[in-house]
Amino acid sequence: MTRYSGQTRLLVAVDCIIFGFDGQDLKILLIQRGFEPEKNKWSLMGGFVQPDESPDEAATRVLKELTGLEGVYMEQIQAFGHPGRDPQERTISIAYFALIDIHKYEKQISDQYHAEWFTLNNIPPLIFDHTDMIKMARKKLRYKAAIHPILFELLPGKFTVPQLQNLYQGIYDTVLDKRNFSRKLMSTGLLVKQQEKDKAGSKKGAFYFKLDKKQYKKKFQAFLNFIPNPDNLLN
Amino acid sequence: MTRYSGQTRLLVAVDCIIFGFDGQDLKILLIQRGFEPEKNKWSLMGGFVQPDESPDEAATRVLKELTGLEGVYMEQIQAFGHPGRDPQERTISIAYFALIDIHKYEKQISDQYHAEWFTLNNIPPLIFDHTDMIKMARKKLRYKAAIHPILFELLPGKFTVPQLQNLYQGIYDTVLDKRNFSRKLMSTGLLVKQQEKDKAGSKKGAFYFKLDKKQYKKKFQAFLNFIPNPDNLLN
DNA sequence: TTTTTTAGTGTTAAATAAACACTTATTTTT
DNA sequence: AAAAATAAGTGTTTATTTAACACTAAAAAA
Repeated sequence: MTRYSGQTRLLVAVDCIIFGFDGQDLKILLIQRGFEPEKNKWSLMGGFVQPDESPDEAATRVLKELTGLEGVYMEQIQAFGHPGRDPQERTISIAYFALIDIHKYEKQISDQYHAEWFTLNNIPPLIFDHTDMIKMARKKLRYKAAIHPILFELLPGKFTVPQLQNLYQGIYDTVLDKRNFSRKLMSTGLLVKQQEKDKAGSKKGAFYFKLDKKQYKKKFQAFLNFIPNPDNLLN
Repeated sequence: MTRYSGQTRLLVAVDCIIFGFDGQDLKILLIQRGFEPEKNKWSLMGGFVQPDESPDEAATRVLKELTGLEGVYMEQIQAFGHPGRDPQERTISIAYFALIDIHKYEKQISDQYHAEWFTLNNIPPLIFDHTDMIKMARKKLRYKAAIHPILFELLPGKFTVPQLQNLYQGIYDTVLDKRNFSRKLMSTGLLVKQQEKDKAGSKKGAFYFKLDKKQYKKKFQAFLNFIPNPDNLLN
């Protein structure tokens, strides 16, 4: 079969915005680029889409390369394709965000990528349009998390309500009333209270909860409205 | 400057899902493909991203080519990139949806593309993964329109409340209470009542309204909740 | 003039959201 | 051993929003 004639072929890459939450702050995993151009500058983890893989598969592969993790929640954000965004060669990059349990993150033995976590208000200057990508990722995350119970993907198997509240507060850069937050949360029926307490976070200790996986799957598409007046807070 | 070595370059295309509303039904503009492969089959309007243009620009260009329209509301949906989605040659396609005022649609003189409007439950078999693209476009449109006053982009300068209600009902495949709908709509402050009536749609005639452009810009980001219980209706 | 058709409008009840402060458990300090 | 410090946990009231509901008005057609 003949190919389309007279058309230019372009490099196609994926870049991953990897979010993690340490119980206190929302963070992004960045790497120090090991090759030219812009060697040693900070950037998102990325890679080129290979002939035999879809962009989704490329993003999954790239995430695994850096973190060792599989089966992670990922979502395509959008394609970034300004000519000149990569000065070396025209490249279309498809951005993805991933939500990982930061505790499961395995520092790859080789430490080949020199990766580090950065809190959102501490992002260093990045190569190309990666800063824009992060901005879009945050926007999309806010948008989605205001409506769907997506942020549980960032938490470990067991977590406390105050931790979860911290997470929401961090993402929306706001302060929530803990009584209303807790009530709304419990009313979703997504959480199962554990006997055990987390004693690290406070003197009194806070009860652990686990996600009810079944309910989670069932209610994932429901409009949950965790965030009061989201229109003030989005963007 | 050297190029990235050892990587495969791919074709990158854009495809446009062009929505229009005739006052009764939501429709999509499709073309009969004029070249191989799949010549004469129905498809979305698309084109390859050129070396000097961004995907957004390519989509804008492609839309203009087909409809003659500029300054149209467009939004990127996502990139589709399964290897094999185009059997002729590996192509990554970035899908966009556009909302146009169907009355402004100018049949291009050449009629080079053999375009036709199809109602959503009447879409013919399409080439490649274009059916999936339309599915995603509808999903994204439903999602966005449940929250933002985006559907005005589909309407002409003046329109009636019953027309608008038809539009919402069509998109969400549901029936709305006209008292509640009308009240909610008016409370947005987005509409300006005209003296004139549309006499075409009914015996009594319905008053025309126009969009208050200033308010529209201001409130575009607000969470409006036009649709009761959106969680039942999305997807 | 009667019938038909669709536009237009108000009220009430139920559900949800928002605002608000004290008690409890535990550790640390004195 | 008692007191102080810290963060967790919990209930009520009011305001706002949403949902359900049915009749009148205008114009054309019969």
